[in-house]
Amino acid sequence: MKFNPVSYVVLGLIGLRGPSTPYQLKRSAGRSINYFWSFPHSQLYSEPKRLAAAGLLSEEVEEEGRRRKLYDLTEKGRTALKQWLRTHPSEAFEMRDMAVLQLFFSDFMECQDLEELARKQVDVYCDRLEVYKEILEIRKGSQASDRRMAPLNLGFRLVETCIEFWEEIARNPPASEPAGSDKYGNS
Amino acid sequence: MKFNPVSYVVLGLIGLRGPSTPYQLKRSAGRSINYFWSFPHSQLYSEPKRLAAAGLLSEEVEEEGRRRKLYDLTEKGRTALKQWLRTHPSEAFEMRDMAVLQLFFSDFMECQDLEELARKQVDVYCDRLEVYKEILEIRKGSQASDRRMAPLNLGFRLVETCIEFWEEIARNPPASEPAGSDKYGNS
DNA sequence: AATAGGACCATACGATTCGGATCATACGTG
DNA sequence: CACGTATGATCCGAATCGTATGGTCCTATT
Repeated sequence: MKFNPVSYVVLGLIGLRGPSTPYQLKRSAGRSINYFWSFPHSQLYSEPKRLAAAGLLSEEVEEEGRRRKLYDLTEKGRTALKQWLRTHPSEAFEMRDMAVLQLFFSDFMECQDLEELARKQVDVYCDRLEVYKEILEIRKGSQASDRRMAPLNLGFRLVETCIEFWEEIARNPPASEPAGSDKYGNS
Repeated sequence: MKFNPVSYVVLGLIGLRGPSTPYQLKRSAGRSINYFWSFPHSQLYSEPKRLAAAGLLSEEVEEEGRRRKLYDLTEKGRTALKQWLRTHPSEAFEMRDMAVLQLFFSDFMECQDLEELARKQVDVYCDRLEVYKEILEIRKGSQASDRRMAPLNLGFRLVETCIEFWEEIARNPPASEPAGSDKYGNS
C-alpha cells in the first residue's frame, strides 16, 4: 500500500466529517481543500476503494438505488492519519499560474495586451476573494474550528497580495526590452 | 499538434534566449519559471522535439560528442508564441501545499506538533526568500527587463505573506476542537 | 599520461494521474 | 406522467510524471 496526498485527504476528511460517501467528500473538498491542494474528483471514488482494500477504511454498500458507498475510518486508518500528521513536510508550495507565465514572456506582448491581462487577473482574484468571504461567512455559522479556518485565512491573504500586484501592473505596466538574444542570465 | 503550457515555456524561453539546447532551457527554467510553473525537466527534452516536428522550431544536431540539439524559433514558432500571448487566461493560480493540508487537518494533531510544523514552514519560506534575493541580485547584473523581473516580485511578496502567516501560527497556535462528526459544513 | 571521481547532459519508459465523457438515478414541476 | 435539471458514480484513453540509467566531459592527483 502506497500513500499519496489524496490518501490523506480522504482519511482526513472522513475523520472530520464522520462516515461519508465519495460524493460528499467531493463537495467538502470543493470549497476548501481544492484551493490549496487541487486534484480531479474521480480520485475521490477510486482512492477510498483502495484505502478500504488496505483496511484503513470500512466500506458499506447501499443495496438499492445509486449503490452509494459509505466509508468510515477504521482504527488502522485513524492511526495512519495521525502518523502522517507527525511527519512534517519541508517544501514550500508549488504553484501554477498561467497569467504569471505570460507575464514572464510579456516582452513579446504589446503594452495594451499586458494591461488587459492584468485587469483580467484583478477581476479573477476579486471574484475569488468574494468566494472566500462567502465561505468564511458560512463557516462562522457552523462552528468550524479555528484550525480549519486557518487555511482559508492564508488563501485570503495570498489573494489579496495577488490583487495588489496585478493592480500595480495594470496601473503602471513595466517597460519591455525588445527581447534580445542572451540578456537573460543563463547561469 | 496540441499545445500545452510547456510548449509555450519552450517557445518563450527560446525566444528570450535565442538558440538553445534542452539543458540550457532546463537551467534557465530552474531559477525562474519553475517557481510559478513547475514541471519535470524531462519534458524539456521531449517537447522541443515535438515542436520541431510541427515546424515551430528548427533543430540542429551536434554530430559528435553529446549529440546536443540546438533549437531555434522559426517564423511559425514566433507567431504561435505571440498568438498565445494574445489569449489571456481567466483562472487564478492553482497551488499545492502539503503544510497547509496538514494545517487543515490539524485538529488531529497535538498542539506542539502544530507549532513545530509552523516553525519548520517559517524556515522553509525564509530560505526561499534568500533564494529570491540572490536571483534578484544576479538579475540586476544582467539587464533583465522589468517584465521578466515582475514574476519574481510577486513570488517574493507571496513568500513574505506565507512567512507572516506561519509566524503567527507558530506564535499563537489556534485552538483545536476535538474533531467531531459533522460540524464541518457539507453544503 | 593515466586514472578516478564528479559534474554535466540526455533519454527512455513504467507508473501514475488526469480529466472529461458518459451513464445512471433522483427529484421537482406543471 | 413526462420532461428537464441536479445529483451521483464510473470508466478509460491520454497526458504527465519522475526517476533510473547511461553516456560525456572536465580536472585534480599522482
